Amino acid sequence: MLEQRLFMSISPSLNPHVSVDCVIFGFSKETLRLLLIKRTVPNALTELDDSYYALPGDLVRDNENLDEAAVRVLKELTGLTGIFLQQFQAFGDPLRITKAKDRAWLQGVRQDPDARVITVAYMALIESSKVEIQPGSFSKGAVWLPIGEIPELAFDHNEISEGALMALREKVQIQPIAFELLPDKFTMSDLQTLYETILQRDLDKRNFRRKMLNSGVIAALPEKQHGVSNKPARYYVFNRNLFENSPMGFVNLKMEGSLTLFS
Amino acid sequence: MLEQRLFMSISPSLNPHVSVDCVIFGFSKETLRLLLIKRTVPNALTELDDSYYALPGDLVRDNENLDEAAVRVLKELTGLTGIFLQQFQAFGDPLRITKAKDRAWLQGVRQDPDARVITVAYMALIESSKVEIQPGSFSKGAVWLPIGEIPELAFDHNEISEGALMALREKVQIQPIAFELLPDKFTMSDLQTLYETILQRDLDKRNFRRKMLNSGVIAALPEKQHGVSNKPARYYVFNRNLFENSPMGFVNLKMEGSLTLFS
DNA sequence: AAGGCTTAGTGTCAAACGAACACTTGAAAA
DNA sequence: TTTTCAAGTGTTCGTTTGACACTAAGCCTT
Repeated sequence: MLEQRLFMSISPSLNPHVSVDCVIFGFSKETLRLLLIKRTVPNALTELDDSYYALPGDLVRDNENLDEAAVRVLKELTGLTGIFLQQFQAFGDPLRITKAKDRAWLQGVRQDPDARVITVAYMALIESSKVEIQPGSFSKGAVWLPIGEIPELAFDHNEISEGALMALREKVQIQPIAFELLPDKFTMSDLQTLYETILQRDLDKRNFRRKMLNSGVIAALPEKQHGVSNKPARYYVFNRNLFENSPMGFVNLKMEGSLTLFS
Repeated sequence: MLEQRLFMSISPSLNPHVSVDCVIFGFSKETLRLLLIKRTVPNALTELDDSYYALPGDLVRDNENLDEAAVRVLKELTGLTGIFLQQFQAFGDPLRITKAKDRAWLQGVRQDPDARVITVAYMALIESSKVEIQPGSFSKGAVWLPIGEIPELAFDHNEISEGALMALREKVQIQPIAFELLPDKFTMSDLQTLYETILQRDLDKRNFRRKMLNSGVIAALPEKQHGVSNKPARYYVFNRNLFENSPMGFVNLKMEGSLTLFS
């Protein structure tokens, strides 16, 4: 009963059974990266602290919907709002909490460490240079890790990250969202490298340029690179309004070798 | 405290905060239909009972994951297993419960009628003639309603149904799943009518046949229709194993006028 | 039995798209 | 001035798409 009251008074607005987790993608140094947070938990054996990584996430509050919870998590961590954020899957295996580390962490943080939590996973795309990690409970250590070098994460966060990456690979071929990962102006090569990184295959330069330009999703700027030791590349911008205000669809940007079953 | 114990003893295995709802599509008489269940609640004013429709769904139990919960709901209602069922979105608006009818119904059914429930929505595709509504709490009245004639449903079920329909329209163009709605053998016209119904646009007969046959997703049977008052149509079957065992992708079934941005 | 009715089934052509492919250009550095 | 490096540019060929109209097969009607 005491616990009950304590819980009520401390966090009257938390739904202890539903959380959101954000898989935050960034792109820098020609690599796709995930923004992960570091958790530190006491290790019963060694007396030292263990640390490991997890997706940023939080319980959903009673006065917010799922999207709002995800926006909040993202803002608390990165300080950013108005960025690309999309729900992609709910995860709810009853056996999510099996690792000792996870249990140790929950013990320190949750009222009911054994409660089963369903999590709704979101995918975020951000220009990583814009991120300034906010001070706060999240950010004891937030790092960008290349997707090829993700260690074992908390809970089922590896599975969630994998799912997000697959979802990203699919979406990037259907909607012009890759731009969210680049700075406002970028060169054609930047864009191609990004696509190649996400899709994990090489694309033909000439075909890629043609397709991008014909599609109308990008516009050329008069400006070019300066101070590079080779032919300076032209800058382009993403034609944002074209897509935000339309039911999408007057473009056709199939990538080489891609596979449309129907459509 | 008594309530707490009561709850524990009655339904120790229910997670009172997470449910699954199934949007079950069927296809008959050239119409896409949803399988909905009827709920009856007392009306405080009229002393008569009100009835209204809802998506079949249930709270998730502690010993099952989300998929299992959806499978269970489907089986309890239709008696069917092994059918196409796919999670498509989680819904979690805190204001889901606003209608008086919804509150009246919850009062009769839930321990904590005011609890906020997040629901994970699934889309099911079934051959509606296979369904035999199972007797049980669900099935006081289960009906197939044409998607064009869906009345106001419980909670946010209209929104969920809309979302499912949109998801279906997209998926049907990318994966060969429409077959799940047809009997094992079907004519080319059956298939085309199904696609036209789902996509809500006319397709060219010759182009449609060509595409389907070239794609390899269907195989012709030697058999033809009997007893029809016009030229009898050939029967086809869906080439199921081809897709269940492959990472999909050696087919190309773009529909006329369809819009691939990338890919 | 003949003709009518209804749906199944078939082929071609032009335009758009996809994939493969190699050399020239512009700037800085040596 | 030459070298180095990435940017930028067209063409060709095969495949796919989309538009389009008539014949075939079976039942029904008269």
